[in-house]
Parts: sequence; C-alpha cells; structure tokens
Amino acid sequence: MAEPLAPRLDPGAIEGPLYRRWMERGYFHVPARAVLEEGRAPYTIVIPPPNVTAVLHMGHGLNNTIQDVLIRWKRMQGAAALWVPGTDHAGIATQNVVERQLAAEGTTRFDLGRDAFVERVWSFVEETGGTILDQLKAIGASCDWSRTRFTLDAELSRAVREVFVRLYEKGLIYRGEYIINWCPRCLTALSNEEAEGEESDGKLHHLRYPFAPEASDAARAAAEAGAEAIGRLPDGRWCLTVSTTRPETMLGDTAVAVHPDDERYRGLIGARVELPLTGRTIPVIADAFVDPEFGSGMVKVTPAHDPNDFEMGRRAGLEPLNVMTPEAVMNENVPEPFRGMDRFEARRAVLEAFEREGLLAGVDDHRHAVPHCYRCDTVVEPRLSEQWFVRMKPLAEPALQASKDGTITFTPARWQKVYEHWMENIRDWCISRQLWWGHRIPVWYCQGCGETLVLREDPSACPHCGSEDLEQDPDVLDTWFSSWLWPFSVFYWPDETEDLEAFYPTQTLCTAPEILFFWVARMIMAGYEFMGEAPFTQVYLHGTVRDAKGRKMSKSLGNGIDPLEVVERFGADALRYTLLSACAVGTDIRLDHEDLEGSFAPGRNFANKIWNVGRFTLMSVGDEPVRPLPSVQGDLEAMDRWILSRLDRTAEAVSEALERFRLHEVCERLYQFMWGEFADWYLELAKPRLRGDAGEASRQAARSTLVGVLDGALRLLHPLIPFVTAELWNRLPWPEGVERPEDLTVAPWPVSDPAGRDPEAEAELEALRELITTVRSLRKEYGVGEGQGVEVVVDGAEEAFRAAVERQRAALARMARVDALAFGRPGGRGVGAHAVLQNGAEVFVPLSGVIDLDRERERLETEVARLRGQLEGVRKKLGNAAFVERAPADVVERERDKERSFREQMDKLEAKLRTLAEA
RNA sequence: GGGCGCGUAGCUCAGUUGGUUAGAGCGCUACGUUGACAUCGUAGAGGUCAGAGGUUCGAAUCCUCUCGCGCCCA
Repeated sequence: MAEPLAPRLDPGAIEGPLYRRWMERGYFHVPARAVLEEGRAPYTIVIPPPNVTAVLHMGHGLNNTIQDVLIRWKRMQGAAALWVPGTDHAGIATQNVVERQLAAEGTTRFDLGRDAFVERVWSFVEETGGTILDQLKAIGASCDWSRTRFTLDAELSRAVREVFVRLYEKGLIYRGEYIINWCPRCLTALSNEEAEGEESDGKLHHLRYPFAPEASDAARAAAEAGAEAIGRLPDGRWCLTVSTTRPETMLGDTAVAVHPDDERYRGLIGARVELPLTGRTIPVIADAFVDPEFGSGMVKVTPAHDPNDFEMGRRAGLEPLNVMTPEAVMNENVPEPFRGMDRFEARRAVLEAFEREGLLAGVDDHRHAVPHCYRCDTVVEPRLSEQWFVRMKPLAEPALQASKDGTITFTPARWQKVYEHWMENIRDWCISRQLWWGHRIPVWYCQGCGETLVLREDPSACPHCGSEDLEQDPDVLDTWFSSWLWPFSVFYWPDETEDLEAFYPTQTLCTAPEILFFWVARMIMAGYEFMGEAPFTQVYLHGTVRDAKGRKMSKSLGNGIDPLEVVERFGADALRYTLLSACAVGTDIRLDHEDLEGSFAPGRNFANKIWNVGRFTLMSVGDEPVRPLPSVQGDLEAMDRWILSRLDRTAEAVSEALERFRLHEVCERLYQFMWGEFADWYLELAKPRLRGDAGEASRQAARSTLVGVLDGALRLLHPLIPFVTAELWNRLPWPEGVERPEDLTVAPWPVSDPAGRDPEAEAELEALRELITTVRSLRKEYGVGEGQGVEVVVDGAEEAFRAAVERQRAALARMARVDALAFGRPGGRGVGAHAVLQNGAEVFVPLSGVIDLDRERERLETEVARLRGQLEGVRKKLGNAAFVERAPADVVERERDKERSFREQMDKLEAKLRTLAEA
C-alpha cells in the first residue's frame, strides 16, 4: 500500500499538483473537431467576462463555481464541454484606475495626450490585467485557457466594428442631439442602465415666477376662477408657483407648461412670465405631458437639463438653453453672480436669491430616486449632447419572442417577466462614451466635403471627394457594445470559424441578475441579429453574496471576503461547497466576514469527512486485488445491497437536481448520502466484515462494495468538490479486469439504473437503523455508560425483521453495545426500558439497577401522548367521509397505514404502562 | 406611482404539481480519545410555518387583506 494518508485533509498539499496535472493533460481543452468530426454533443458556457483590472471577490467565486460545476458535470457526461474564459476592457473603470495613477504622479491624461494615455493603459493592462483569471484557477475553474479572450483583442474588435457598420447601414445606429445621462466626474455619457437610481431624501422647492405686467388680467381671471397656483406678491404683481427638486435649473427655464385640458390655466396659455434672477421672460405653454394632478399642475420647463422637458421644448419649438459646463458648473448662459458655481452651490445660491426677493413659496420634504454614475457614484446630470445611439425596438422583437415562446428559459422563472417588461419598454441605447480607452467609433468626418464615413477599414482618403483631411470621431463605444457580442465574438465571428460552427449557440449563461439588462438581454438581441439564433437557451441567475447583516459585500464597507484567503486557509473545495450548499435557487448567500472559520465550516468539515471516508476505505481495502462487483454478487449482504441501492437513488436525484440548477439540493443529497448513510452506517456496519470476522467471502464482498460505492460517490461529488475527490480517486484501488478511466475529470458520470435498486434491502436496513438508534436512545436515557453492554429483547417482530436482526447481531453488538439479544416475551416482569418501533416490534432493555420506574412511566406517558395526538389527527381525517371519498386512494391508504402503526405503537406502550403500574 | 420577491427552530435557510409523524447546516445541552475523522461520534432540547380571513375532504404550500423587510422599473 502506498504511504498512508494524513488524518486531516491538507488542501494546500493536493490542490496545486492536481490542477497542474489537469492542465498538462489538457482535460479542459476541447477542439472543434470533437463536435464536428467526433460528433460529441457540444456544451458551451461563455464566462461573464470580469473587468480586466478586477481582482477576485466572492461574487466571482460563486459565479464561477457554479459554471465549473455545470461544465465538469457535462464533461463527465461525455459532452464536448467548453468553458470560454476572458476579460472585458471595462472602459470607464480601467480608465479611472489609470487616471488615478496619473493624478498621484501629478499629471493628467490631457497632459499625456490621447495616444500616450492609451499606451499607458495598455501597459497597465498587460502588467496587471488578467490577474483574476489566474485567481480563478485557484478555485478549480476548468476553463479552456487556450481560448482566453479579451474584448480588445484584434479579432473581437473586428466584430465590434463589423456590428457597428452593419447596424449603421441598416439604419439602426444614428447620431443625434438628445438629453443623455452624463457623469460630470467621468466626463462621459452613460446609458440609462449605467445611471442607477438611488432613493434619497430631497426637498421639493416651490418657486414663484411673476407674470409680465401685460399678463395680469389673465392671471387675475385664472385666480378668480380658483387656480390655486396663481397668487399675488406683496408688491401687487401676479405670480404662479412651480415646484422643483433642482432649483438651479430654473436658470435654464424656457417655459412654464400646463396641460391643455386643464380648465384652471387655459386662459394663461401664451401669457408671459418673468423668469426671476435672469431678466428673461418665458411663455406659458400647453403640453399633454403635464400631469394636472401633480403639485399645482404647472411645471417649469428646462429643455437642456431634463429629458421630458427636452421633448416638451421640442414640441413647442423652444430653443434649449444649456446652463452648465461638462463638469456641471454653471456656464456663461447664467447671470454673472452664478457663473462658475458648482451645481449644488448654485442650488443654494438660487434659493437664497429667491428667498431674498420673496419668491420662495415654501419647501417640502421629498423622497425620490436620484440617478448616480454606476462607476463613481457621482450624481448624474441630464445633459443635452450629440451622441451615437442604437435603435433598439427592431432588435428587441425576436429577443422578446424567444422568451415568450420558451426558446430561452430563465431560472428562477420570475426573471422572465422582468426581462420581458424591459424588452417591451425598451429605449434606444446611447453607445458613445467620451473616453479614450475602448473601441474607437469607426466614423470619420471628411473635412473636405463634410461627408460622414462609417467604415470597416480605416480610410486614407474620402471616397467622395478624395480629401485626405479626415477626422475620426473622438469617442469610444460603451464596453457593453463589445460584451453583447461575446458568445460569438469569442469564436472570431464574422469569420466562419470551426469553433463558431461547433460551439455556437452556447447552452447555459450563468450570471447575477444585476446585469440582466446590461448584458444578458443585449446578448440575446445580438445573437438574433447577427447569428440568427439565440446565443444560449438557459439563463441561470444566481443570488448575491452578502455579509452577515445582509449588506452587499463591498470594498468601501470593508465587509468583503477574499476568496483566495479562504482557499489558503480551508481549501478550494471548502469554498466551493460552502457557496453551493447555500445556493438555493434565487436566494442570496450570507457569509460572516468576521468569522471565516464559522462561515466556511460546512465545506471544510465535509471535505475533511470525504477525505477520511477515503482514508478509511484505502486502509481497509489495502493492496490486495479487489474483485469486480458482479463477481461477488452472490456474496453481497443486505447492507451492501442497501448502500448500492442508495447510491443509485442518489445518482438519479443528483442528476435531476443538476438539470434544474438546484445546486443546494445537489449538495444536500450528496452530503446526506456520503455522511449520513455511507460513513455513519455502511462503514460502521462493514468494519467487522472488513476485518474478516464474517469470513473471506463476506470480506471480499464488503471490499468490492466499498470500492464501488466510493468510486460512484467520488464521481457524483467531483463537479462540486473537485480536488479531494480527485486525490482519493487517484489512489483508489481498482477492481481486477475492469477498465479504469484515465482521470476522474473525464470519468463517466454515473447513470442511475433501476435494476440496481433493492427495496427489500432498503427496508431491512431502515428497520435495523431504527432498532440501533432506539437502543442507543434508551441507553442514553438511563445513563448507561458507553463501555457497558446491555441485553435486548425484541418481541412481536415479523419473521423477516427477526431474521434480519439475527443476521445483524454483530452490528448490533458493535453499534449499540448489545451483549445479548433474545426474541420473545421478556422473562418475568422484568424491570427495564421499553420502546416500540414503527413496524410494531417491541424493544425491551432490562436495566434493573439503573431503571427509575417513575421516570420510565413519565417517559412512556409522554410518548403515548405524542402518539395519541398523531392518531387523533389521522382518525379525524379517516372519519371524514369526504376525505375517504375524494382524496386519492394512495393518500387514503397511507393514512390507514399510519393509523395502524400509531395505534399499534400506542397500544403496546399503554400495555407496558399498565404492567409498570402493577410493579 | 408600477412591478417582483421574502417573513418556517437562537442564526442562515430547504420544503417541487396542496396530502411529510414540518427538515438541514451552524449554534446550544449532555456524554464520549472503542484503531477513518474532535474539521469527530452518540443522544437530545428547540417551531401557534408573520397575523387575519377565505378556497378545499385537506393549506407552510392556493386566493384576499393587514403588518414588517428587500429588490427592480418609472
């Protein structure tokens, strides 16, 4: 026998070598020919590409563990299982990091210039980028590293450009001046999805705008008709009141709007209002967008700083007035005193000015959602600017249809509705970013003839006028504009590569719901638009990793857990199992960052248990040849047939749970089998046989069973817990004459076979387990020491059960310290402890000397009371004619069985109580 | 404002199409170094399934409302 295993699992000692071995043997690599020539079923997952500058956090840990489980499982099933890894360039995030570096050096990207800056980012990325991919190896991720991709790779960039040109040529990409979400810190446009609403307590300020003198009559008439927003200032001027959360924008107001059907204000339409602080006058306009019920029913209109106002202004033919710089500082279009003020400073200043002039009508608390930049959390400023957009409606149609007709399924299913709602209300996508790091927009403006050129290849001269004076659009594309192509760009579309043919469409997409719109929805649209087919058919959305208080883990809160630290301390298997076992479909996972030991105990303990089950098996089986199971078939005992039967059921349940992404259930079933059945019972029961106590044939049968069951269990566990299982499997002795798979990584997945089931053996072992547990329980009840043997009398047992118990005398002796076992009525009126099994057999443990009759009576009475309660419930059901008549026959039958069992147990306990009363 | 989800043991959570003697892990209590494992073993305590109505022969599960919490979209 090889060197004995350490009594405790040392993950650090096994994980590195195993991973290297898998890599050297190329198990994670799948060539296209496996599908195209060998005809293996493809199973592809593309990784949600982490940011190239990211470091591994728990969210990645969970996300990638899940993908690894699926890919390892499919690999064992014999599929051409391909997991494509890679990173995205993360425009804003990466640029921010490098800009911070520059700031620390006392310089800026503008000092450096565009080309030098981009070069600088590249060198930063080459140096530190992709760290996260190496970190994924530490958790066991079985990606095909030979296919690692980056969204800025030449091939993937080509896909981006191809897509831009195609959409432009189709009229689905356009450039225009609209209100977009603008981050005044990042100095770039954002998509709607990148502007995250954050609930906050704000103020609703009520501002008074005086009417121009010539509008006084109209104002008076409106006021007399009961228009509450119309009032009079102390100086006698008539005024109206509007409400706003952003008073500073009033400097850019170009109108006040009312609903055209609002009787109160009908006479005011066309009247002019003096816009305070500015010396300008603005008109009252009518627009159906105004909600007459909200506030006074009059709203200020700031076309350059609000998307709704922009539309109203456009309908009314008003010229927008932009009052802010890109940095959100008040610009030259505002009165001198406000110029140069930051927007929040200007807010205070405007309010003070209104107060001073007696124009502030009041202020209310107001809770509302304020959009923030998803990268830097700065308050987003709606800004009027010229940007590039994708017209989404036509792209959304097939993507919506795919969800409705079930081509694409979501797990948990509720996300389907969320997805469809978004698709149905889709808005155009702002894709230009005022950044330097990313895919440059492939558009050139000819300075000669003014033509706009949208091209696949960089031009050297204008094809229209021949001018060489061309200026490329300075902006880059939204990072998601490359990510949405990921499922096919990784295979180098638009080339018709073998990889593309073999591995597209992919099957399963695993990610967090946070990027359902950002990424998942858009990938589906791109899949249909460019490949004519959905990029995947199953979307599995897992929960978020949170801390003990339910807060999201984040750097700023300092409540994160470093997965690498967990791997270091407890092993990758412990990390994986802990996450998976907490991963019930659709629920978040809570981990206490202040108690890693406790948080990861489930995985750590289970991995160690597996280790010790293996250790015991290896020690017990030894170096002697092991016979294949079929050859010892005739010598198998009930316990052997029982554990084999249980293994088969486990294989079936686990496969089914995996199909449905019920990872928590997979964990539970395997844990229950491995620990609760195999380790706790089979190993204990088989120990005497393995020592040869029951003869050679029995020993060989036990050895073969042990090896066979451990092999099966290790295979089932391997996708979840790859390292310990592989280490043990490599050392597992192999039955003679049976071909051994090359590696557990590629060993066939156990297929459940109903022929392997043995209900009789299962029933026998269940009864035996109950008997042993009952005896143990009675022993404890009376404080019988662990080392002290007892006598047990079993009465009223059916023949089959009696025979089974007879067969397991040795087990009973070993596991419950039963020195003497007898059947029939206990002699005399023996003093002892008494219990009734579910099958009606009575168990009597004579304990004269230690038994306390009062205590025994009390115990039995409690038990009788419990049974009486159960029995009453069952009888009530069975006494109900409607139940017997209308409930399914098997349900009624089960109730009858229960009644019988409860009654029998109760009768016997009551009989015992009577004899005790006589004692 | 619209939509979705969650309240089950001290804690974190399972519980599928309604029928289970309501489960698991952690924690807790008592005992235990019998040759795999103290990262362990054995036994045990602990639940009016948030509350109120309703549907049903039958509700933790379906419906309505109330209370509490969370998320998404406007």
